[in-house]
Amino acid sequence: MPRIPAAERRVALIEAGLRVVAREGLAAASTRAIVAEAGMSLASFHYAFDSRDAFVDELIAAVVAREQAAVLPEPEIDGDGSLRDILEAGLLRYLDHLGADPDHEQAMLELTQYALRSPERHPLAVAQYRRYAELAAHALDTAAEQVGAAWRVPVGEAAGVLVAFTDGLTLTWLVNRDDDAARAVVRAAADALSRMADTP
Amino acid sequence: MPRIPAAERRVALIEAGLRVVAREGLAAASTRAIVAEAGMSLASFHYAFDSRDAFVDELIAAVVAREQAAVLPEPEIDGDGSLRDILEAGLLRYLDHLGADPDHEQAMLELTQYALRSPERHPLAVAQYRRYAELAAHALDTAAEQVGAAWRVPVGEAAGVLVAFTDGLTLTWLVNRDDDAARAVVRAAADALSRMADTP
DNA sequence: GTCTATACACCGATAGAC
DNA sequence: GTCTATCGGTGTATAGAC
Repeated sequence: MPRIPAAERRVALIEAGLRVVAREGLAAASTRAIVAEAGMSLASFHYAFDSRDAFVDELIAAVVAREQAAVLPEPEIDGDGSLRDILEAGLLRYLDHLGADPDHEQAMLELTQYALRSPERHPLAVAQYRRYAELAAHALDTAAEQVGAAWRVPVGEAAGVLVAFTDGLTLTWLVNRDDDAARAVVRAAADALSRMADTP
Repeated sequence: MPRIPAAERRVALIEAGLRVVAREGLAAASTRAIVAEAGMSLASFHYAFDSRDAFVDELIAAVVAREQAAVLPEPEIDGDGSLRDILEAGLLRYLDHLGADPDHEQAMLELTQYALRSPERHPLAVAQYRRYAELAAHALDTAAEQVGAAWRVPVGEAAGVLVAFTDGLTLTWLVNRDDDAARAVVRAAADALSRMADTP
């Protein structure tokens, strides 16, 4: 194998790790499975990372940092609806995203629950959800701005509600794979969220 | 050790297993950890169950079968509010339950995600959520009956929304342990659900 | 039926040659 | 820096004495 800078190996391993977790679950993401996915030797893993635990910590940090909003409104397309319609369209976009790559969202949930299991890793889950809330708040601000509405509560509170609704939507869909039921959740969520703002 | 009927050993192991999963997570629920919790020898485990996988399957089936609704309205107490208030009170009761025994709900989530990970176990997760939906439907029926309201959509659809909202509420609270944020989710959820019924 | 002892696979981690 | 080979530990599962 050629000589690769440690930093490059680290990102390659992180990406391989995320693929393994998404495809087979965190429990199956052994160091051996990860290096096989990355096409490296086992020793390379421990050259790049102190331990598997440290690796998983960095994996979580990495996916949180790169997380992008899948519920962002699309200003040009949704420009003429009510706030409720914009929110519903955004949530339906998230549902499309979920259906297109369910393993990814399932991996995110597993990483969250892994972090929840030990006090020293709990902050990783908190950071993950803070990131979600930031993305949600931005989406809600954009949506309100589009229709000239104003959030009656701090946008952070509405963002927390949106994150919770999105989680519930995700879990329910992952279990039942029922698009109609998911759309009912989307409608109810958009309804509740739109009532947290004053529309002109 | 005295001679104990196999059926009794099985339930003792299931209960010990649930305690271990709740306390330390499914990943830490090894056969050795479970028999230690149950005060049995390792061989007893494999006398009572074919394999650890089969054991976990039965564990899931057992917890699903015994699951009780923690969001049921309390007719005598909530008898005089609006539908929205009754639903909110029910969700707040669930929030109390979650705060009193967060490990249990976390264990339920872990078992769900474990089942989601393999096609042959996926039906266990579906059964778990069908049970949740049954309990939710019953709660919604009771709540509507209390105020003479009628669900505008099939109650099963509203129940699915309630289950999704409850999941989102659970995850968010487990991560942030923020009662105020959770109550905001509860209010929004109660609001959305109540609008799915016609009130006289 | 119940136990102790053990087989065997896989895990994380490291030593040491190159 | 990168590899192969290996260590020590733990996991599931079973053999065989009682």
